[in-house]
Amino acid sequence: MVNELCETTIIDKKSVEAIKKAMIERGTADRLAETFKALGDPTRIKIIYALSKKRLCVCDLSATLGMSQSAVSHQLRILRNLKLVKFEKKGKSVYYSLDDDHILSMFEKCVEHVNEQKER
Amino acid sequence: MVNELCETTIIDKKSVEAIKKAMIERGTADRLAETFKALGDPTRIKIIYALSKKRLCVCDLSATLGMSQSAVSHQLRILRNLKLVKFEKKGKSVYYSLDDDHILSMFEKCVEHVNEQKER
DNA sequence: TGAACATATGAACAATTGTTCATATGAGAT
DNA sequence: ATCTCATATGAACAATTGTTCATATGTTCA
Repeated sequence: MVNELCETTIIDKKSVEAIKKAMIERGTADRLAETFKALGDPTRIKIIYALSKKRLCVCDLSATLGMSQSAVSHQLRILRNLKLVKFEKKGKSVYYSLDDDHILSMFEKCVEHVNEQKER
Repeated sequence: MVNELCETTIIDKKSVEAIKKAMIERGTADRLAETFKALGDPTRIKIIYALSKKRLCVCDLSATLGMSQSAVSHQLRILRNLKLVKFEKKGKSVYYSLDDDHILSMFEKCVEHVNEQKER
């Protein structure tokens, strides 16, 4: 075994073993982390918010956020790669929208959490 | 006005203006992003997952994840700062648990999203 | 009081990130 | 074809990140 750490004491060995056994796999953890990370930037949060209101092309999204087309396009790629947004080509334009309902749910849960923190 | 970008064409001016007006504030976007970012790391994902199973002290969490106490403690601070986890001192130990139900909801929605992507 | 233990934290480092600038691609219009 | 427009992408850079190592804090027990 490689992962044996002798460093720390274990207080509740039973629980540790049980949770260790049930632990999510490396790949799953990575994928979840990547997905959250993709939402972990103010620019991309604004993009998600804007797209939750309406399907938008890149140039209108740039105008909405007051950011360069390049910056927005780079960020869209990240969201695209993690399937957080989907897109449709229409002539010269490319229209983006949220990929599925989970995205908006996560967004809303996060808003609730943040608002609840404020109230305390 | 400072934020005038002349660079891009606007296709749907009405929508752009409407969404611009309804856009979330800078502070809110930052806070949301920070919260998502805090979840955007495999180590912290595993911590959240472990704590969703059971309240755990730092040393048991270290053992569960097979990581150093220091590394876990640093990550816990990030989760603590964003109120994603709460803690309780008990003798020499400090027990951590998820702060509220939104955290687990977000986690679960993300799992659903990731699983749905796999199926496609 | 002092020793042992659980946790937190500061400094340091490589690795990753978000933006800008310049340029490429690819579609529609002339 | 050529020109223009909408979008994508590569390179470069400062800024931020996660871990390790060393050390500090604070609690319990003798």
